[in-house]
Amino acid sequence: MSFIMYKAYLCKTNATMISKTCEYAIRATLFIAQKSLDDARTGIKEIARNIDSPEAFIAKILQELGKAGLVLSAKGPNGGFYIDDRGMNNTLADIILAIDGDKLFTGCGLGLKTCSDKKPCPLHDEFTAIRQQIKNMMQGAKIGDFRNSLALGEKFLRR
Amino acid sequence: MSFIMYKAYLCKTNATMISKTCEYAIRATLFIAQKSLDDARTGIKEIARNIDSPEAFIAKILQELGKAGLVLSAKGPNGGFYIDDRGMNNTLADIILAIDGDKLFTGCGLGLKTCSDKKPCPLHDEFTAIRQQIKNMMQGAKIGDFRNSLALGEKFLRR
DNA sequence: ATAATAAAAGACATAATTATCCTTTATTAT
DNA sequence: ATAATAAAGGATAATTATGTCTTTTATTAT
Ligand code: SF4
Ligand code: SF4
Repeated sequence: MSFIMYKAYLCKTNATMISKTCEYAIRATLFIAQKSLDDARTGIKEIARNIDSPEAFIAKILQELGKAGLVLSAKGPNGGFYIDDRGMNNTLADIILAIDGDKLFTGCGLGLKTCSDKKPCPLHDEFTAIRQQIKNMMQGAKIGDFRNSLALGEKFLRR
Repeated sequence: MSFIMYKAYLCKTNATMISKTCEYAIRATLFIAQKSLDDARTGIKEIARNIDSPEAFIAKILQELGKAGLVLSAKGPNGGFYIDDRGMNNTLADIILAIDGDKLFTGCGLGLKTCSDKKPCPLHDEFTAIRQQIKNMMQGAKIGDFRNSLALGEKFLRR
């Protein structure tokens, strides 16, 4: 027997690769990028509405993305968030690093001892390869690459 | 610029693929498997000591693993946890499913809309492939496969 | 039968993540 | 200059995950 569908008892968590905060960050960044196509700025209210996130929470996250230089912002009337050409070259890896840190790229998924070439577990090589793939994928995914795809589908960024 | 090492502001979490609870579950299961080689049973104290986990917490987790049928247990003197031949064929995927549910295998890592063949994001195919690899890896990793490797390295299961 | 052992069970406590609110600062238009 | 706008910042609240404690139940040895 293998892979039978047990009920998940203890942990009701997301347990996915990135935190919820980081998911919001990615969705928000992609939305801002989309809006920035024609130099338009977008505000917290509009962002929150379009990516299905709590308004105050995404505001907080955007502060951090701003500090990390991943989004630009302007205060006052006609202000809002935007991304310039330089920012379009940032990648999903940059966002993930800024919000979640580097655990996804460097940590051991099983939580055993730190990766060791001397005493690897049976999964070590496979795991290392997968981590590298994830890293490559995220590093290769530029914000700008998403603009066109996103423009196609309405509400794409909503849950 | 890409993949510069920003400070992680918001999220200090593990942000790895599986929850800490699930990590403990895996480590405990592998330890029990190791001990079960010669029909020996092992108790909560011994397990906790060897996998570097809180005693009461791993006790709780082992209850769940027991309910899921992934470990066997016996009360009273000479009691403890053990895994029989049938259990040795269980996989890491089984443990992950029992503790974390199926999010790792089925959920979208980016938290955008549910995977759709009509409106996929630029990462969709790559992501799908990686998820499948992770699933295959975990489904292929039988508990029994770890026994020998573990027997080699002392304290392998400790952090 | 009784005492000792060890897991099962359930209630409880702490820490981390996620989410909200309110005040301040900067910018723009009038 | 003033009012309006919108992000920045800081404090706080709610929720979830992680961790602890105490009692109960089952088993074994005496
Ligand atoms: S040897 Fe296995 S468990 Fe240890 S760090 Fe590498 S992949 Fe993780
Ligand atoms: S299309 Fe992209 S974002 Fe949407 S579910 Fe698939 S991988 Fe995730």
